[in-house]
Amino acid sequence: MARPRKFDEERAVDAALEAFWTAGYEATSTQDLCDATGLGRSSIYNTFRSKHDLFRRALARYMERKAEELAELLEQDLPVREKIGTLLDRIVAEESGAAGDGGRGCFFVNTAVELAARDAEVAGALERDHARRLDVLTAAIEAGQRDGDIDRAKDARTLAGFVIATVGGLRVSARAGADAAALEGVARTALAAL
Amino acid sequence: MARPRKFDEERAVDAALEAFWTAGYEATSTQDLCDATGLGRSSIYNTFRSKHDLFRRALARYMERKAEELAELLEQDLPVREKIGTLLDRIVAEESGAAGDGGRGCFFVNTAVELAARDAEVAGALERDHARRLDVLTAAIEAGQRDGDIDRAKDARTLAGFVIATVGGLRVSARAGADAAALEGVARTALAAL
DNA sequence: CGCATTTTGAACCGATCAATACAAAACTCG
DNA sequence: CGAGTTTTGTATTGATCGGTTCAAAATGCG
Repeated sequence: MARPRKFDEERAVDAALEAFWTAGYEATSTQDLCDATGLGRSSIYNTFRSKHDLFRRALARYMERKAEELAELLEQDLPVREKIGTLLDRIVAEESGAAGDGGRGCFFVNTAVELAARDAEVAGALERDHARRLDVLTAAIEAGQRDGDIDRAKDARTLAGFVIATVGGLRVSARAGADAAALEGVARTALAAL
Repeated sequence: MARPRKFDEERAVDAALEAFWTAGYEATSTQDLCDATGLGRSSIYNTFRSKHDLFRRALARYMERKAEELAELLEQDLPVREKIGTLLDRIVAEESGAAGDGGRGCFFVNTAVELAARDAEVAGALERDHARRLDVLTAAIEAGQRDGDIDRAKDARTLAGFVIATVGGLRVSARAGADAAALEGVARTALAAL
């Protein structure tokens, strides 16, 4: 029929995600995307209609990845309190060390701050993902309440929202210059509040 | 001697702050700055050396303003717990209503996320301001401990860091799509943790 | 092989970016 | 009033922005 494509679309999205994650949406030029993906301009615009569409694909991919991570963590057979503890600890480690994703922060948070106010579509995607995470965490906390692991008098959904906010707070504090010890203190205090 | 300046430098900085706050650093063009301040290009570049320098001035002004606000709140003769409660409530109101600064979020958070990773100077300024806020809040919490308003077994500095992180968490959650009730729940949960 | 179809690379589009050049305008002081 | 100094408006700089055009290259199918 025709000439076959020489690259893997998923790999290209991953590479674009890296670029957007590192520099943000505005600061990532189409040339940067070419460099990051190793593709030519034509290939990118032929496959993904625009920079904006490619960004949405990258965001969706990140959400998918993170949702999987969270589900994996929560389905372990441990007290909920411990699961949430490791969730927070991971973020502290991620955010305080220069290793790994260090310095780039969280792609959700970055996107929410940069784009949510002026891009309704992105805002919608973030909102849906936020709602989903809230649901998953609420269910986990309710299970913990049935096990007597968490105070039944407290509203599970409220606590779930608190956990999510704490995650965001950790990430912002890290960017604002809080050191590892301070972040750990935040995580411990939040955990005690459950 | 010479032709006098026709505009107020401080007013120009304020106007620039509004522009940067609304759209972010990258997305604010020099033309936007001209429109916002009502000044010509020459005046801007003559007074402030560059877009970047003007941004630093605007950031400094915002910090000054916010520090004043916090100091005013904390010097009231109230239980510390209440002071922090109104601090959090203000943010919930600010962030959930479309009124006032609604939609723009917090200029600190926006700047930290957009620029801290690639602008060492801005990162330094944010870090210094963060440290100052931490000091002020720590002092207030220590006073609350002396008054028996807050558990003396807890470390004041850790709690102060927790409060700051909660503020950041509220702002990020609001951007991610949390409604007013959810934000209020976060504030109440955090307050209970003190 | 050769036709149909798709991908690919490179040149190119107008628009806009931050920043500058320069001369006319405006003011103070003698 | 006029010399000296600064501000201001306008035009313009080269670079880069996101996106398009188009022909050459590359494949599958007959």
